[in-house]
Amino acid sequence: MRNNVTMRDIANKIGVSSVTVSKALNDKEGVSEELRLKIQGIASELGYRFNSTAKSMKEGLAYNIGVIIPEHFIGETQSFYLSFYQEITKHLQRYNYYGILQTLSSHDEKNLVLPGTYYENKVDGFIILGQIGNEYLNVLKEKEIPVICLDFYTDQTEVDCVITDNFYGMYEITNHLVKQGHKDIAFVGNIYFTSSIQDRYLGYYKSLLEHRISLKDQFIINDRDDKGAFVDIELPDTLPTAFVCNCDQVAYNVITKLQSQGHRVPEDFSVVGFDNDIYSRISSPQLTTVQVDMAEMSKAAVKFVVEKVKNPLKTYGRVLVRGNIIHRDSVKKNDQKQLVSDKT
Amino acid sequence: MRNNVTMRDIANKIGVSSVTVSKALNDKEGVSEELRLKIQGIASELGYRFNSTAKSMKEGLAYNIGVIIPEHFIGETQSFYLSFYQEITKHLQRYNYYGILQTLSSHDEKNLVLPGTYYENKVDGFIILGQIGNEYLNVLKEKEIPVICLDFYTDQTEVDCVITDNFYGMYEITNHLVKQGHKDIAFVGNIYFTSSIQDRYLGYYKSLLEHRISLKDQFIINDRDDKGAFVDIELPDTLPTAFVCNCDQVAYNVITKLQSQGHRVPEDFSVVGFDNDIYSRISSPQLTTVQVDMAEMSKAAVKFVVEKVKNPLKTYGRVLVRGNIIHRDSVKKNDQKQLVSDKT
DNA sequence: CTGAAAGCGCTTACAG
DNA sequence: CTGAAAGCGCTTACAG
Repeated sequence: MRNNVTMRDIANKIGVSSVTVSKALNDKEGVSEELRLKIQGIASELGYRFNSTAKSMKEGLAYNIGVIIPEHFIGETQSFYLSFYQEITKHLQRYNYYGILQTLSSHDEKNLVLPGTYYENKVDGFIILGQIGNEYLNVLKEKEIPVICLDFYTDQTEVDCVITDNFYGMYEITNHLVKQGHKDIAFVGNIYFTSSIQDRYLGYYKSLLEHRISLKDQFIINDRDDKGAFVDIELPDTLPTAFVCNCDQVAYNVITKLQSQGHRVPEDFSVVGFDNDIYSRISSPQLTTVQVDMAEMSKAAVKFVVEKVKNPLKTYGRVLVRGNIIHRDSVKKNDQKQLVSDKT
Repeated sequence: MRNNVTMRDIANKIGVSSVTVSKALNDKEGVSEELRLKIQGIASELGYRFNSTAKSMKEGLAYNIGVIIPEHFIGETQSFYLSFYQEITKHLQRYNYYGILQTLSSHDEKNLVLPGTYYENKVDGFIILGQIGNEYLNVLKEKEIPVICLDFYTDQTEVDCVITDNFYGMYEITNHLVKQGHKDIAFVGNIYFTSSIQDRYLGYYKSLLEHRISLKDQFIINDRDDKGAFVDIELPDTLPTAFVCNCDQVAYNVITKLQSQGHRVPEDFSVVGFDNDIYSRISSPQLTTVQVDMAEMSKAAVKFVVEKVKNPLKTYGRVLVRGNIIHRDSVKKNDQKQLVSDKT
């Protein structure tokens, strides 16, 4: 990085001051058009590269945002979060920012060890991808560094977050199932594990309520222990006709389980997921699911952190972004008759 | 970031110079032990955070490494590269470096547009994850910024790279198949697509040669077109008894294909993969495959870039890291007799 | 339109 | 052991 061409070099070469070069190169006013062009010409001729560190130094801004993924989310849904990170980077660039991805180890999370980037002033703010403990969040909040939670929220602390509309998405896809004539619909997921799963569950429940279908205990099927490790799915004695799964991977597992017992999907059972991740595509049949709108969510999260860097007092609260249902092959198409009877 | 506690603040508070504070906080000599402790005490009391930007400015080093993933590798093997990135970050930290992940769009790759981090001096070097065009590599080389290629190499330009020992890994796993009594062994992969695939193919071939098994044209089965898009796998008229696939995803596809035709794996056919990625686990049966040693590879790549930052003249050439065979359920265990006859 | 001065927060090299 | 001076490469605010 050293022994590079600097603004001063350009200035010396044509006998102007570095202030003028700075103005010319940053397209600021205060330089004649002629001189600006000349300076820009010399710059590219000399292979000048801007020193963002100097700018950072002057402005007291790192122009980096830390993107933090808690370790325990990594195994599960890697590709999901990498896609998110990519979208984030894309939007960050529009603000002349870069992303520094860090995984937060369970150890550091538990011991409330903040990311190194914080202690070194390497970043101006954080986007946190995947639920972390409230205590950790609170420590971060005390530091008064801008933080946006992406894809999760928590009620126990006041943070700005951008989340997918889990409730509404699950409500809609459950409605879809009802429209196809299903009345015995199970929910698969540990409804205590994350607030996302909980909200999805509630969306499912709302759909049942609206259609006067009673909620049955045995139709709430657990998928993982309290640490998030998947457990073998225990199907109830009397089977439902449809499974609403809290995520695609679980839907995939459910389908595998059903098929291993000789059942067919979607002929015998309809199964839907959530996330539209790789499991929705490797599943056979491919899953009808809810697609999280990563692009929109990332765009919002980036906008919010960057705004908060400029104005730390700004708050956004809980921002919901709607997903879309992706129709594939894991739901049996109903016949006309059922549709009609359902509509009455 | 501004209105932070600085070294000068600490210095003023106890009436010493900021030089002394700098020495104390960096554990450099030239401060009495007593004063050092006092300074460190005040620092933590005041919540001092080091300003890495100032250090960067002074030293002319960004303390960031750009990690570049070409866009066209993203879809295929996201999680594979995210895991790599994580390992890289881990090792980077030991050198007090951070990683800035960037995906290189096909457009930018084609038009030889270097990453923004380069033009802004945001990084001291690059690790490139996944094969990119030689032309692009050459442009980067001209800039004399340290570059390490990870997980791929090219013969057409002189670059330092850390790659898995594709040749040896495939050689070993093919040997394993031969030991299980297989003689008709097919290779599945486009042997012109990447040098990795080519090397894996050659390892397979070497094993055949060593065992005096002749290479048959119809046993080299294509899996993707020249742009990398998977094509439907055409099984040969006379089937082999084992398939050596260039990667797990393709092995997964091969198994699916065989099963759809009523064949059983491993009873009727043995199938092996390479990479030990998610496909090796979602496959049923799970795959016997070669595990890339990401940790070792990342460690080496990081060490090399950082060394090159210090000494740009250093070169490493092509560094091979050996993988390990992971034994799972996609290969039929041979009976004792075959083993014995094979050993003679 | 152009530029001299000051400063961002640290570190290095040197003097005491 | 301690510190004054200079400088990293820019930008801002101000003077001309």
